[in-house]
Amino acid sequence: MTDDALRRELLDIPPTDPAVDRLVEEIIGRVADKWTMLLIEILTERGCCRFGELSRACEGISQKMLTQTLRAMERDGLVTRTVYPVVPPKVEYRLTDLGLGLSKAFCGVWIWAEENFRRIEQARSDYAERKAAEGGAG
Amino acid sequence: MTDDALRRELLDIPPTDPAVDRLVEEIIGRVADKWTMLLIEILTERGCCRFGELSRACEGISQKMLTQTLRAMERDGLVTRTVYPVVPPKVEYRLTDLGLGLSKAFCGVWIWAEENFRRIEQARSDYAERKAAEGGAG
DNA sequence: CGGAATCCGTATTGATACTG
DNA sequence: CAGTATCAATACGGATTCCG
Repeated sequence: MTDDALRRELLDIPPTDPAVDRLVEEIIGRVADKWTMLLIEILTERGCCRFGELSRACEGISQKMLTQTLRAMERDGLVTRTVYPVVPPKVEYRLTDLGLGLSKAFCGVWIWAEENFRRIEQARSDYAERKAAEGGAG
Repeated sequence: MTDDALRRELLDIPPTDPAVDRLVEEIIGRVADKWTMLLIEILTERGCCRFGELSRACEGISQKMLTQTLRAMERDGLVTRTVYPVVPPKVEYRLTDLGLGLSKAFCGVWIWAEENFRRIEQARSDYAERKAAEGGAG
């Protein structure tokens, strides 16, 4: 039995349907994204953020990508977007329950990265060294 | 206390260092990728795959992206690449312990997607409807 | 002033043909 | 079979512009 099948049995997930598989992969493709993960992390920590705050917290993101990513997240039901009709304008973003669930799921990936980044750095230098040796000798 | 701080305390993760944060984010940026996740899922299920097998299993990926993604994964120590000097050529890819750990971490995201894809579809149609209403009335 | 849409140069990605 | 080379398409990021 594959790990996947075992997991399905343990968790009582209904057997896989090809159409559902495609849909799940499409969703994975959408949320498995650097900026999405980063925004979810920030929103999880702060609870509620204005656009400018996200822009500052999500270092390196352009205004365009921030807007684009937030729109996609809103569309997928991961965040709510609340506009306050005040001057100056104020828009707040907050994770929905769905987004919070994804945040919990992502949490494991963050922990993995925090625990293993040294091993990855080591792997990278090993790889570079190996390639250099091959280039010189092979 | 933020969720993040609480998580750190519960899991005994050392306090965050800005330089480490950047590194962790860089790693997240690299592994939080559609193809990387898909390849890890496939390799977890099958244990060991040839290039062509991955190419067929990872539907929609181009040869170029497959090569590129596998190289990055090899470089980061997530997979091993074994070349058999036979004709026709045979190259096998397999997850390392590090890659298996990441697979476990990703598992939560897959389960989340499998459990919630209907809610996301619903959110998408709600969003479309809402936008259509705004366009017509607003 | 805060937030979103547009234009345009650059970097990544994808489809195809070709090689060992 | 397992890649590499090449060129077209697309996505990205920055500056600018527009809106309230």
